[in-house]
Amino acid sequence: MSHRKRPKPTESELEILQVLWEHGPCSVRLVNEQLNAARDGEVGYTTTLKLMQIMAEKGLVQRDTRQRIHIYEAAVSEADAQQQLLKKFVDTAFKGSAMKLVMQALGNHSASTEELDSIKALIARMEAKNDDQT
Amino acid sequence: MSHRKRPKPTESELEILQVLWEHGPCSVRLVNEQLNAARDGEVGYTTTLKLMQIMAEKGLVQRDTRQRIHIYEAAVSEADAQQQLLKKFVDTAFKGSAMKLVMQALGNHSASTEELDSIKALIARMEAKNDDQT
DNA sequence: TTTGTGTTACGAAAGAATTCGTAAGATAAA
DNA sequence: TTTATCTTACGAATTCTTTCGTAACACAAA
Repeated sequence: MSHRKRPKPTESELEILQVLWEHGPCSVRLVNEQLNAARDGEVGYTTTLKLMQIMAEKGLVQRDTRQRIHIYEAAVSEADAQQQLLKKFVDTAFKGSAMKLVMQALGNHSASTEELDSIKALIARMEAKNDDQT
Repeated sequence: MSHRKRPKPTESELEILQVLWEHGPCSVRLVNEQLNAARDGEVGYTTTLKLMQIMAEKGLVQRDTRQRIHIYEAAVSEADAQQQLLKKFVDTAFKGSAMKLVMQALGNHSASTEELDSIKALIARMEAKNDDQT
C-alpha cells in the first residue's frame, strides 16, 4: 500500500488538479489561465498561486523550484484521487452502497452504445470472477 | 419541476438527514443520540440542535413546533438528495462523465450476482431505448 | 544603472461550516 | 411554591476554505 496520509483535496484544489492531470506539469500562470478559461468569474493569479502553495504543503502536488518559474505537477494520479473521493462519497451520500450509486448514475444519464458495451464487458468479467470462487 | 431552490446539504447536515430518512420524524435528542451512536467522537446536543435549526431555515427539514419538543422531518427525499449530490459529484470529480464514475464504482467494489443482474437489466432497458431512436 | 514586468512569499481579510456556552422558558418533582 | 431537569434560542468562538493586497526578488530592456 503506497498510501501516504494525503488529505482529500477541496473543491478548488480539485479544479487545479484537473488542469495538472490534463496538461501535465505547469507553471502557476498556465494553471490560472486554464481555470479562468473554463469559468464564469475570474480568479486572481495570486489566489491560484496560494492554493497551489498550500497543495504543495499538503503533498497533493510536487514542485520544481530550480528555475525562477516553479513548475507544479500532480502528486496523485487522477484515478487514485477519484477512487478516494468516490469511496468517501459512497459512504456519506449512499451509506456505503456502491451499487445503489451505480444504478442511480446509470439511470439518470444517457449512455452511448459503446459505453454500455464496455460496462457489459466489465460485468461479464465480474461474473466470471464470481463463478470462479464457487 | 417541483424544485425549490434548496441549498445542497453540507456533510454534517447530510448525516442528520440520513438519521431522519431512516427513522422518520425525530426529536433533536433522538437525532443526536443516533449520531453519537455511529461515530468516534461525541457531538454536543446543542451542536446538533443548531444544525437542525439552520437546516429548517434552509428548508432541508420541516418541524412541528406545536409541542414543547419540536419534531423534525426531512423535507427532501433520500433519492432526490442523492441525485442532486451525485450530479454535482460527477461534475466536480469526474468532469461530468457519469460513465467513468460507473466504471470506477463497479470496478472497485465487489457485487453479488443479484446486483449484477439488476444492472444488466437496466442496461438492457437502456439499449432498447437507444435502438428505438435509431 | 534605472525602470518595468513577472514571479514567489507572506499575511490577513472574508466566507462557510462546525462547535458549544449560556440564557430563558416549560415541565415535572419535591 | 421551590427546585431540578429538559428544551429551545441566541450568539459567539473556532476551524477550514477561498480570496487577494502588498512586499520582495529576479530578470530584461532602456
